[in-house]
Amino acid sequence: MNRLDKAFAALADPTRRGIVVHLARGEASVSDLVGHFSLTQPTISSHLKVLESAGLISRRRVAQLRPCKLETEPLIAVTDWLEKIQEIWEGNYQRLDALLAELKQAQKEERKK
Amino acid sequence: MNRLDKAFAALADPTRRGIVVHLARGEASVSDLVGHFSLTQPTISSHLKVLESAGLISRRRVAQLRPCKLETEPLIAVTDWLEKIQEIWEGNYQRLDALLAELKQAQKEERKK
DNA sequence: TCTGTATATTGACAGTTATCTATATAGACG
DNA sequence: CGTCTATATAGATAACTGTCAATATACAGA
Repeated sequence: MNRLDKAFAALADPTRRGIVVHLARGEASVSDLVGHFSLTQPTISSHLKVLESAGLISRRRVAQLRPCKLETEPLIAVTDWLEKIQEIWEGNYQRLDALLAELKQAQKEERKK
Repeated sequence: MNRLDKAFAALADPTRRGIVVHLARGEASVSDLVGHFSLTQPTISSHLKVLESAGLISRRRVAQLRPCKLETEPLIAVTDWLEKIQEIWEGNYQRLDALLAELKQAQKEERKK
């Protein structure tokens, strides 16, 4: 699995997107997060593992706490990919527009005869 | 699976992202696509099914051909979600900036004494 | 050192996924 | 009608996923 694969896959789960939303507001410990999703602690821990392996979060260690922090780099990579698609798509439209302009011109020429 | 789940999951596979890139340039038939990925036709068809069920493509019927067309609505939904995260994240920084400004101010006051 | 709290790991289970081969369907054309 | 081409469907298999209960680890504080 490459970087984009992992990022998209990590974001495909609603619980994990919820965690991301949460962490966008600032660091949170595992038990903070457990409190927000009616899932068990091991389940949340496993989601965090997925997010971490996708580079979407990092973890510090503070006593027994493991504060999780959002890392934006993979989010930027995903955004960039989406932008690329949009650019290709729009380039495509531009070509279509050019084609339509040509057709209109051709019609004008036709009418002159 | 809700809309975002499906969109992210559909984009988590490199072959499917490849198909999306391809279709961003314009419609293509199933066999066109098969030619570009060293996978069998049934495999490509199954990826197309996933993309279609995520709303990322639509299909017409032209004789035996089934031209596939990119639909941008789910891509926009994904982009919007990412923007939302970025906004929350930036709001967070703004709060942090405000906090730092407060601290600096407090230090100044301290020095005056 | 014992106890409590925070988190990770393990093992199980049911469901999903990506892929293939083989086969079916649907339309075009002679 | 028979044949070719394009696509879909079915069935198999191996790998992966989300979830849980049970247990282990790691640290803090008395």
